[in-house]
Amino acid sequence: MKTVDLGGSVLRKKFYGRSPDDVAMSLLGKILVRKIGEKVLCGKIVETEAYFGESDPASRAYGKKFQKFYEQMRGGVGKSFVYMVHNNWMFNAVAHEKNDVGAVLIRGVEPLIGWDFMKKHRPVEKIFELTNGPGKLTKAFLITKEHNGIDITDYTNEVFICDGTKEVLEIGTSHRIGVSKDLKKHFRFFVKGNPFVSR
DNA sequence: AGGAAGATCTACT
DNA sequence: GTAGATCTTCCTA
Repeated sequence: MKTVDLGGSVLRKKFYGRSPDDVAMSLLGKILVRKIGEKVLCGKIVETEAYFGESDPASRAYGKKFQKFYEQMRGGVGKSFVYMVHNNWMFNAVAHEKNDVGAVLIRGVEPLIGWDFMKKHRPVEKIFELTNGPGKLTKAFLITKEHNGIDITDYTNEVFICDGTKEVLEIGTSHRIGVSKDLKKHFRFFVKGNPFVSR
């Protein structure tokens, strides 16, 4: 197996054992890594959203309507949580405090390594259209249901997240995208001015 | 079997 | 900027 210097170490379980909005903000600037055999794809996370449990109208776990999702969002932290909406896979990281329910949705990444490879799967004219949306980045990174429930704190897996850049980020917040009944607080976080942020 | 889904693309006002 | 058609899973009937 090839080794790649990612400029940081893989994020531990402890990182995900905090409230979802905390984790969502902390994930900005971190590196999403996808291994495909010999190939390695890396992207800097520039946009996230926090989702909570049964009391969050926007959450998949809302009112325990979808049992399967609820169980997974309540399960062990530091695992991936992938679900399909309108022919798009959404990549989440399970994150919450003990005995709580929640996850963080990755909405946008900035391609660092292997963007030529991503482009093969998503033929687009403008580079920033490659990964500036939750469904787009999963297509570019070839993330599917097969990667649901895997441990993203284990760097031998096909998908994981590691610590990355040390740069100072200017963080913006807003309401969550496309959500009609959103909560009062802002639960979307993004790197200001980054072109890979959706909208 | 039928519906709803927190996305995306395309085509407009 | 907004609006409508399209799409595949999972849920409830």
